[in-house]
Amino acid sequence: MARQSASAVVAQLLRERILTGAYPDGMALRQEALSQELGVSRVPVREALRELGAEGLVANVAYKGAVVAGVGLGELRERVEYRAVLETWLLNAAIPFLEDADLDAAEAIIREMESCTLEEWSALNWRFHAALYRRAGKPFVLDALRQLHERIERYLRVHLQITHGRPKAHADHRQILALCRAKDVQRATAALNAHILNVSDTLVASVQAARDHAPSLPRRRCGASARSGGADVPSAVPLPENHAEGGGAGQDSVPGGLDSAKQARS
Amino acid sequence: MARQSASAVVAQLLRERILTGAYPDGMALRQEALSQELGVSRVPVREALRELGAEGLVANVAYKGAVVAGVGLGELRERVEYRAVLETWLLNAAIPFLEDADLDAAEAIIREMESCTLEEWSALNWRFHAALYRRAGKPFVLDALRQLHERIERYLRVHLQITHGRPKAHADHRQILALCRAKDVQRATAALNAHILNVSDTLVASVQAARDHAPSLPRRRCGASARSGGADVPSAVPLPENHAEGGGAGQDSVPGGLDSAKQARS
DNA sequence: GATGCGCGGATCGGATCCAATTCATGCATG
DNA sequence: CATGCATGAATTGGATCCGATCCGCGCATC
Repeated sequence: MARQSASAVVAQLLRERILTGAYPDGMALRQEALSQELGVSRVPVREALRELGAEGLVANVAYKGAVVAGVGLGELRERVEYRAVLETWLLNAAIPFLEDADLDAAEAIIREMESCTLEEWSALNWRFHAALYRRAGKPFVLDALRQLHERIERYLRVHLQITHGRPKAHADHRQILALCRAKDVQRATAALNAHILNVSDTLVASVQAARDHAPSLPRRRCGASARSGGADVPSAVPLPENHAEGGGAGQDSVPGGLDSAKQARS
Repeated sequence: MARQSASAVVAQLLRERILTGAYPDGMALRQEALSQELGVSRVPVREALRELGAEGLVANVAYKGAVVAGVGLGELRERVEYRAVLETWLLNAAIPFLEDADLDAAEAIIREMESCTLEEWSALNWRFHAALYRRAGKPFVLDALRQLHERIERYLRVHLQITHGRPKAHADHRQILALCRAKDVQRATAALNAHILNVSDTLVASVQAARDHAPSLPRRRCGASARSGGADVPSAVPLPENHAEGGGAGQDSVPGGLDSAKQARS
């Protein structure tokens, strides 16, 4: 191993930090600080930031820097609906091919989820869902779905923490699994759809509440200078302001969405 | 303007060249040649390649370089089905909100498509479809769909050229538009679904035929060696082969799919 | 006292230079 | 004659240096 380039390592590290929420929305990612922390030059850091920019995880602005791209409320809702559409489709396609082994594996995952940390829960949640869809034979779509899951995950985490929604989710999972065992495509997809959309409503509500409670993002000032104590999550500097709250419906957290993908077609 | 970095310019240029098919699947993108041709150093080229790698357009391999990522037959089929699912969903959501102005605009686009080049046709085709979905109020999904369109486009182009499928497509479009005018959600989505999947079958078949006809990919490499005359699409030279044809069903053109997005989760 | 301007630190983007890796060719050897 | 290994060119990846841009601060001016 260790065959991969430094850019890839940096990109993976930053990706994890963003997806786990260690780097909150809107946080500025300074090249210098990161390169210093990770012991590499700024070049691989820059490449990593560009990569993450293409993935939509950060917003790059020329000569200003990169900030962790947040997801607006409307977009969050949209993503959850998107998730519901994809998952019901995949489940519908997969059920006929589901074998006992697959279902048993899924059940094992459910049992694991009974007692685990919140971080583990997220990963297991994805594994459970993916286990049900793998037989659909659509790896490309499955990968797109995985990415979608990842992007929603961090918001879902805070939501679960607040609402203690895990028991409900577990019950849903068991029900869905049972309907899959019964090969009841109609009811299974309906239950799945309800499961996802149900989360959606409460999720959007709790995220909204959280943002209302602290409308001014707690941008932290950097200070990579402070060397006291072991800095676990080091380089992170708040960034120059930017509350260009584009009025209108739904409040977006960060201006940048996916910018690099935006191109004008003649 | 001109406020964007050189990396962004290079990325956009390469993107267009790949999506239009100027750079065929499997072509090696050499940093040195590109930087020389575009008059920049290798650094912004590298960043652009990494960006495109994150988008899945090229496959980056450490210390080996980047090649234009092809789409395997199975994956192509999958993408078209994916497209059908997204488009029917969006149309379904949009129809209630479609106003006469939207429908008239769509009809104008159809008329434009009657007589235009193949390049223009692709762009107009997207604009027509997008016009029908915009009212769904799902910009994020619409953007994802646009990307999906772009990736299929180049294969569709050759397909249309071979099969002369444009008249059929036009008829489909007119029918779909009429059903939208009638607010007949059921029939409209059904017609749309058939329209897309119908293309799918013949598309996959023709791509397969094309690949069977020339199984050994004419790998070319980019580069601007020939200085005579205005070289619009830089010269092309063969490249190290690599036909690690993983047996199994469906032949993949290029090993790399979207690699940078692949990460092992503990 | 408010406003416009210029300067300087901080940060980013790009170019050049150097190290690391891969592949191919050719030679030695069994 | 086939096979394994060394050596070299070609190419990529990373580090350092330099110019460009942005932002905040202070000062002059009205």
